[in-house]
This record gives sequence, C-alpha cells and structure tokens, in this order.
Amino acid sequence: MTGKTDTRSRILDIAEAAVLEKGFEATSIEEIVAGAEISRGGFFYHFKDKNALARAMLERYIEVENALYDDLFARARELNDDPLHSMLIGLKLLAEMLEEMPTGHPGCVIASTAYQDRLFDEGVRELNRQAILGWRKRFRGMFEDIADVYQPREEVNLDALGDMVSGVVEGGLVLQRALREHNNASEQIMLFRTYLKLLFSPN
Amino acid sequence: MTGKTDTRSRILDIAEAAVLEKGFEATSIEEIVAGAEISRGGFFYHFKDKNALARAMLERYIEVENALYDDLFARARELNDDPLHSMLIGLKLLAEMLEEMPTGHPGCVIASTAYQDRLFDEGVRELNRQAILGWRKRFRGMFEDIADVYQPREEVNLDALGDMVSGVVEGGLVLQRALREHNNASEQIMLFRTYLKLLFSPN
DNA sequence: GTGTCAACTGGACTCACGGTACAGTAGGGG
DNA sequence: CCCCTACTGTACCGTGAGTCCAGTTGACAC
Repeated sequence: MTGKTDTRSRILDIAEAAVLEKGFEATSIEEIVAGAEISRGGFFYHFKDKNALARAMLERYIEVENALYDDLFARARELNDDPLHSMLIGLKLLAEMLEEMPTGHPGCVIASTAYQDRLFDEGVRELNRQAILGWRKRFRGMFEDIADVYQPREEVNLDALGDMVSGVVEGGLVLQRALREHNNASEQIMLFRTYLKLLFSPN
Repeated sequence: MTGKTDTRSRILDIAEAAVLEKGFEATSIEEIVAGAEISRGGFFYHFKDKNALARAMLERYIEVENALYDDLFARARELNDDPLHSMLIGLKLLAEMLEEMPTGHPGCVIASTAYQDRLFDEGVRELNRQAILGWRKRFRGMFEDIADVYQPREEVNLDALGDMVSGVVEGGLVLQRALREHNNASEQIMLFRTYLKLLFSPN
C-alpha cells in the first residue's frame, strides 16, 4: 500500500507519541490500533503483548539516545579539544537541547519504566539497566580523560559521577513533570556543569 | 488502640507497603482488602476510589517525610552551629539513612506519581507539586543561610540548588531501582555534598 | 494457474480489575 | 428504643489485555 513505512514501525511511532504524552499504562492498545489504522489482530501479529511493545520502544529509544549523545559530545569535542572544556560544552548543548523540547525529553521513558517495573518482564528491566550502565561507562570514560589532565580537588568515585549525569537528567525530568515547569532539567544540568567546573578547574 | 478509625490507617499501611514494593498501578484493591482483612465494600466506604487512596497516601507520606527532614537537619544543627557544616552533616545523615533502608526510600512515591500522572486527578498532582515546592523552600532557606556566611565560588540560582536536593534524591532512587543496586541514592547525595563543599568552602 | 507464505482482518471469547449500587447488620451511644 | 457508624456481601457493569481462530489479500515462486 503506502510502502514508505512498514506497519510495525508505524505502530511504534504512534505508541511512542502516546506514551511520551501520557505514560505507558494510560495508553491502550485500542488507541494505538486506531491511530495506526490496523486491527487488534494486526497489533498482536507484530507484538505478542504490551511487554513486547515496551521492549521494542525501549530498544529504539536507547539507540536514538545513544546516537544523540555520540553526536552531541563529538561536536563538543570539535569545538574544544580539551576534555574538560569539551565536556562543559557538551553539557551546555544538552541543556539547550532539553530546553528546546516542547513536551520534555523522552528520557522519562527510563524513569517511567523503572517506576512501573512490575508491569514489565525481565527483558524490559534488563534493557533499562543496560542503558544506564552504558551511560555510566560513557561518562566515566570522559571523566577519566578529564582526570588525566586535571587533578580533582576532591576525591570522587568516577562511576558515581557518571551515574550523576543520568541521575541529574532523570531527576530533573521528574521535577519538571511534577512541577509543570519547563526548564528544571536543563537548569539541573547547568548546575551539574558548575559542579564539574569546581571539581576539575585548577584554582 | 488509639486513632480515629483503625481500619482506614490499616488500609493505608498495607497499601503503602504494597505500592512501595511494586508500584501503585500494580497494586490491586483486591490485594489490599485481602491484606487488611476487610471486604471490598469496606474499602470503598473509606476511599471513594483509588485516587482518594493515592491522595491519602501522599498526604501521609509528605507529612512523614517533612517531619523526617525537620528532625534530621535539627539534629545536624545541634551537632554544628555553622550553616554549611550542619548542612553537610545533615546530608551525610540522610545518605546513611537511605543506605539503611532495605527496600529503598519511599521518596519514589513522588517520582512514581509524577510518571503515572494521567492515572491521577488534579488533587494528587497538586499535592505532589506542593511537596516539591516545599522542599525547594526548605533547602533554599538553608542555602541562603550558608551564602550569608560563605561567598559561593560560582554564582548559582538557590532555588535550582534547592531543587537539586530533591532531584538528586529522586534521580538516585530511579537509578537504584533500574540498576537493582543498593547505594546509588546515598552515593549521589554524597556527591552532591561534595558539590556544596566545593561551592561554599573558602579556599 | 496453482500454491505458498506473510501480513494482515474481524469477531467471539475469557479474565482481571476498577467501580457502582444497595440491602443488610453488629455494636456502641443517646 | 432508635440511630448512626462502620462495615459485610452480593450482584452487576465497563474497560482493556490477551487468546483463538477462520478467513482474506497480494506478492513471488514454480
């Protein structure tokens, strides 16, 4: 028929939009099939249950997120070769990006699934876990590069510091969602940026 | 013994335990009434629907949480009269407390409701919002006291810094839940503590 | 042109859960 | 004695997930 998008990814698109707007639980299969203009049978042909949908969404989301981080910090590195300064630039770019997102960042998908984890199976939980561990590794690596050049003023665990990036983003998104404000996440990232400056900048 | 209605608070106890363990959505009314040894009718006598239960739980939780913060930072102030040092002590006490909690801190209740907010009515969302604004005010006040004595090395928005306490706790709890590790939240608080030390300590 | 297969449609059904309605009742005041 | 609070118990409804399955459609294969 249309040919340009196959049904499976059309389902994922519709589902993702709905889930980001109102949460996984509040998004019914009925609604997804209506949006994708398919039958209920068609949905279950592609996804054995809602869990399989969640997994596919998470997989796709994590890929996009990682590509985004790759791109963002690569650009930051182009702008300044120093590991500390490129990190600071990257965080600023990230904060700006979050501010420009109208409905908020999809990062909430991670926190969202974390808090509804009993609704999901082990596969989904494990995906979630691996995503966060991946970010830990990514940022830890960057902090190691910084620490090779700049002696930190206080001793910190670099794994925990890597987690702090994820935590600050996730926490900021929680605040943003609960407060119905708009820039909490980017504000929190900028505060974290100041932390790094204080921690690594030579006096 | 005492208490206006024994049954009502027994429902809340059972519900809270279940919700903390597996989330609000995954906790059925059936299960609550079984645990509290009452009939379904009895449940709906006390709570008109699940929303009313959520609201009552949140109200109670926020009260307990605030009392806990009051107590914790009052003790910290007793141990050291300096605003910065008492804050640092308070955060250490908080981190220790979080570590000692086996199932994790109930703070997740806030994040949890934030991410499932379409399941709840405006009353619940507003309660959530007010709780976070309350913490902002609390911590902002403490940071103002610190800033009166110690000139911060970098200019920061004290409201945002106040939010960062909530954000770091919430974010840490998200990590902890997703990673199935145990000390992420307390670790994140300790990292935040280091931040404050760097920000306010005279060189 | 016949056969096969993937990608569906559509309908009937089960089950769990939230929620409604309401009649009845045990027990403690006034 | 009645009345009120705090329930019990049952019957019933709607919604949404998930199952089963029989049938259709179009592409490509031989």
